[in-house]
Amino acid sequence: MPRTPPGQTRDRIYRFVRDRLLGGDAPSLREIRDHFGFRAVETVRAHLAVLVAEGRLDRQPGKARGYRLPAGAVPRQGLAPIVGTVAAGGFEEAIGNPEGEIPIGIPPSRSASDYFALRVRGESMTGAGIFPGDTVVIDRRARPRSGQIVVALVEGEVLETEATVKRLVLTADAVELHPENPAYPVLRPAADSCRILGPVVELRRRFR
Amino acid sequence: MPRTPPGQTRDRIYRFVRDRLLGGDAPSLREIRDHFGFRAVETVRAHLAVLVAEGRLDRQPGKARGYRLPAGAVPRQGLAPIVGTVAAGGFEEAIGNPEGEIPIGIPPSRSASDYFALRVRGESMTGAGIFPGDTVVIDRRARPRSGQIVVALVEGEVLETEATVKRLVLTADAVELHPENPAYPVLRPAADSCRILGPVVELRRRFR
DNA sequence: GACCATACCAGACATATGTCTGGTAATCAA
DNA sequence: TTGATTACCAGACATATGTCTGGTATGGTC
Repeated sequence: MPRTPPGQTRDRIYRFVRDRLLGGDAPSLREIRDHFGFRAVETVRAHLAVLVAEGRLDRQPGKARGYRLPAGAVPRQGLAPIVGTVAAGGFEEAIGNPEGEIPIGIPPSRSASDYFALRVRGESMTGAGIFPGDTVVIDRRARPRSGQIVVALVEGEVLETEATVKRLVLTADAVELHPENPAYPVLRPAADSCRILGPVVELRRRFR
Repeated sequence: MPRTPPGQTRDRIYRFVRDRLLGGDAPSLREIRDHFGFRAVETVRAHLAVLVAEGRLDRQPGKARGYRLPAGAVPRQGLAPIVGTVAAGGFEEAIGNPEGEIPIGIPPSRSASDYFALRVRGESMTGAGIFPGDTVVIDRRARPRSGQIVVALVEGEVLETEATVKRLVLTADAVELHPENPAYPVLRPAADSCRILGPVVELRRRFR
């Protein structure tokens, strides 16, 4: 390879690597070498080392195909399972047999499996702008706090335990689930008949 | 590892691999083995071989970290630009200088560039459950129809042309933009001072 | 029981891939 | 000129990683 002006080849290498990574296919050093017609792997490695030093790439030393785009360079995406009806006790099974999946953005340090989605039934939260047919995204790992809108499993008279969306209110000695619609009652479930699945972090509504 | 029912472990492996691939980080066989507590790499390889045979994964033989999601196996994802304030006539510039990006699902035969997102200002659509701070996703290529919620650019008294969300009503000889809040007036813009950017296809609301 | 399929294990092996050491040549500044 | 910096080369080396051969155990079917 003839010598090129400083930085020029490196920019081309960066774009090549970035495009491969965006396509979900990390290149090896030798693949990059071949693409640019270099004869030495070390040439590539030197360029990549500069890109890492500049903060344009991240590297996982020793790992095969270990170069990555730095966190924050591009929003991370993932798929969250859409849970349908939740039968008694079968929340984990419901997660395992999703009705579908919706794409979500994933914060750094979190994983796609931290989240699931639920289709809203009933009109108990219309006051908060949450309508039947909407989809809510729940963070399973976040601790639900008083005042937040949460998804909870409450044992009712029926055997079916249905997941519901309500506003959580924690008092000194009890858990309350407040609807946002005067036509619905506040739920005050016993501690052992109620399980908070997590706070709602996002609402989605599709228009046809 | 104790023996598990047929297919169950394999499904878990599939989801693990898929989530890693969606995160742009292909796992090695040994990473999968360690994650599930297996003691033999071959256990993983056998499961992956079945997944490939079922068409749930693709494989590039011999390549390190060579397992991939088959094209079309997963809903296509993309990033839509979030448009901030739209100054007069500057819609295309606003698209070019987005405030951020949000992940969206892309139907087959469509492209990510067909969509953009807009942050909602004002309370004119609270009756439809659309509040200030919400984000709406707009399909630029779809023809807006009467009755749909759309985003429109309307020239007002101010020089700033602001994009607004309204319900579109097409009468025999005029365009009307209806708010969904009695406190706001119906807009009847002249044809040349109004531009419909497209119908709202999705609503997003984030909870902190 | 004989047979088959499935889940899992053990360890050797080959190769894909990152790492390192040392070298040549061009360019630029002091 | 000298020295520093940069682009690139050559090849050995270590390790990360896929591949293979063979084995154990469980559950089902004929």
